[in-house]
Amino acid sequence: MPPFDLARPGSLSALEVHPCGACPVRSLTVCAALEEEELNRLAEIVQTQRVDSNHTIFAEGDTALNMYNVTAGTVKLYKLLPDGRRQITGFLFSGDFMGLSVNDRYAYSGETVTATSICRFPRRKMDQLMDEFPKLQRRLFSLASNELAAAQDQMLLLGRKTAREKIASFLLALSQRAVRRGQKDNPVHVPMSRADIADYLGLTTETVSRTFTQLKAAGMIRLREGGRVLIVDRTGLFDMAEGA
Amino acid sequence: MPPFDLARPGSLSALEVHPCGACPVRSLTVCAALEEEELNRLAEIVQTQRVDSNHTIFAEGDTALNMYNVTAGTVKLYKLLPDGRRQITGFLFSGDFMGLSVNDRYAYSGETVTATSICRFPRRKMDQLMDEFPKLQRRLFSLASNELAAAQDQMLLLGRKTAREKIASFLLALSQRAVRRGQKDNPVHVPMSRADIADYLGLTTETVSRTFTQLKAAGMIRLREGGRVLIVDRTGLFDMAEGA
DNA sequence: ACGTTGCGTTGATGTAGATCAACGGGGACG
DNA sequence: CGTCCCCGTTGATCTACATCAACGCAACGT
Repeated sequence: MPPFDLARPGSLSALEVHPCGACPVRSLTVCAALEEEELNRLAEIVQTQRVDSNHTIFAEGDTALNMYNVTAGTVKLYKLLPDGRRQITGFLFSGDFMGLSVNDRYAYSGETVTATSICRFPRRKMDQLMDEFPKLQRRLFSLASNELAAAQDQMLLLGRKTAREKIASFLLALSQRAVRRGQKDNPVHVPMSRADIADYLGLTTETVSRTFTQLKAAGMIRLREGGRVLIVDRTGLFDMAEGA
Repeated sequence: MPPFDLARPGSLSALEVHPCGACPVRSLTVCAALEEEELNRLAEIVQTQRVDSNHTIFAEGDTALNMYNVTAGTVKLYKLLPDGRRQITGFLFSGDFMGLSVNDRYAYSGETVTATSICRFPRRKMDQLMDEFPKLQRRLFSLASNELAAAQDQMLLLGRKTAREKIASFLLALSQRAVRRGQKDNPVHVPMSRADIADYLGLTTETVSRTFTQLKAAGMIRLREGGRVLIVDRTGLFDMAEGA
């Protein structure tokens, strides 16, 4: 996982002036529901970048200089223990926002899973804009509230669900998020590795693999090419996710 | 756990007009850093209540009519699975805020652990005040960001830490939060039951009990009367919490 | 004073998922 | 075109923690 480096040719395209008005994921993200003027001001401070897969965008403990918006691709956020144990706290897809911070430090690392496009907003300027445009601040507050709710769901999953319930919940959550992004929800696109799934669900790669095999054998899912999972029995999967 | 009921005599004192200016926990909470005028407007919409221990304040799925501020006592927030498995997502102490919601529903239940004093803010009026006073909204945003960071720490704990690491982390976190509230951090006040601790850490009561016994035997802590835990070897406990 | 109840602790046993190990296939690269 | 390496899968075994069970004690009501 080579570090993200602005100067590194090949890992990034040249910085571009981005036409936010034409942004295909605008309605999903922080830029939604902003007025003309606000959007223009945002566009002034944003820089868009392409990042190759498996590159670190920022690291836990770094000074939080930027906020980011994913416009294409998949990103993972994670925390590490000193001995290397890893907890992935979230996956981000196009439209998702990251980079909220406490006392100016990132609380987690961010790394690309696939090749990714991101919008980068300098934090200082975002803070200014938030003061100027309460609507923007409100939007960020709303996003943070949603993330908080998702985090609580994930705590329930990590603390109290079995491996099968975790995998079922995971697949359904991916599917539902695809819907919100206007993508097809079945088969589900699962771009991350078994190891990433394991570190997200508090399992090992072996258990993730075995559990997929079990669900397949039970006729609830089918594994397809290119990291796609066909959900055959959505109701059954849902009941399993809830432990019913 | 009898339901919280406004009409129920004995569980609540009469509603009072609260002098927010004299509030001892103001600096800790949402009311911090508000100007005279803002504080007065907040005081107009707030109602303070006392609630006995083990009473439900609001339930997961309820229409989120209020936001709350704990001014004394301890509250737990939790989510349930259909079969009764429970995950406590947080404990709240004096100064802590709760009641953020997504699409007007509480994402978790709130229940008192001890006798508690709370300030209740009608959500509709809070929304108005947030529009009127960006500083208030900023404060709530900041609180939500902090909660989010705490939630991510808790995910790491639930997904990747051992029972001993969980208990050690828990005790240290309680201790640090006591400091922030200006209370003594040693011995730590642990007002919640073994069952609550278990449901917070993703363990069982038996494992919590055994782990306390182990830490005691290792000379790292001592168990005192009245739910107090003396931290003998803070450094050792810290190393244990991080898995080092 | 005496049962009852709830909580914490401790012991014996069970098991879900971790760990250790091996293997097969696909993609990258010389 | 072979070699390497990474990833996913499957099998065998281990273990941390859950489960089942018993008991002591303090608080409470009668």
